Amino acid sequence: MQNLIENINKIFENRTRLGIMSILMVHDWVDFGELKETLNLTDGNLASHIAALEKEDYIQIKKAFIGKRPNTSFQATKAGKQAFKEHLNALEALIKGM
Amino acid sequence: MQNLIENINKIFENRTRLGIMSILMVHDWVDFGELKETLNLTDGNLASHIAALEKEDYIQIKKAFIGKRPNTSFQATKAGKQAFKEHLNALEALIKGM
DNA sequence: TTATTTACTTTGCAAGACAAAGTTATTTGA
DNA sequence: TCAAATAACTTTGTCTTGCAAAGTAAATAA
Repeated sequence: MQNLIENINKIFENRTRLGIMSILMVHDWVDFGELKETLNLTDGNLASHIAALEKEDYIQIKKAFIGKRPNTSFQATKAGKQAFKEHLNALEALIKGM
Repeated sequence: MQNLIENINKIFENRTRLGIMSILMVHDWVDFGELKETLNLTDGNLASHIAALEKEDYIQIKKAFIGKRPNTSFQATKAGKQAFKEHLNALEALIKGM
């Protein structure tokens, strides 16, 4: 193996994205409003982090209506869960292994 | 308690600083060259991360000579170790608690 | 019909990350 | 003795991030 810090996934360095993924690891189809509240983010900020995670295919997006109101919700993809687990392993290896 | 992601220490979000601190948690007086090699960093990059950690009083710096060559080495301060532990706790709480 | 809600997008800026090159002060080697 | 190397930076420049605030759109509720 090479350098331990290089195993850390750059996209998960950011604490907001870390928070989003932590939630999506254990809950499916969490919606925009809930993430926003839980993580205490502005709309724009959340939207941009969501876009970054989707670009990597780490999350998938479902748009629907609840009653008559639009509702956007998110789920981690298989690849996202995998990448996140690997990130956590990399973190652990870094912390314990030096 | 408030928002779980706000307990994450911004200074430790960066993987290089995370790497530096991980090393300094378990080894005292690691020198510039060794950190640079281990983490595979350029001089300037390492210097700037070191400066950021020192500014927070998370590490302290010792300048000496080994033989006739100058040698700069680093140690985590008590405050640095404390802050790092709290960061790890915050990470754990985030990952397990959502 | 005006206000509200949801979920964005756009704008603009400040901060961060990093490589590469330059600097200083020694020191070792030819 | 003079050129090259070493250690540890600092400076410069650029590209990327992060984020708030404001603007937008489409629908509904008052």
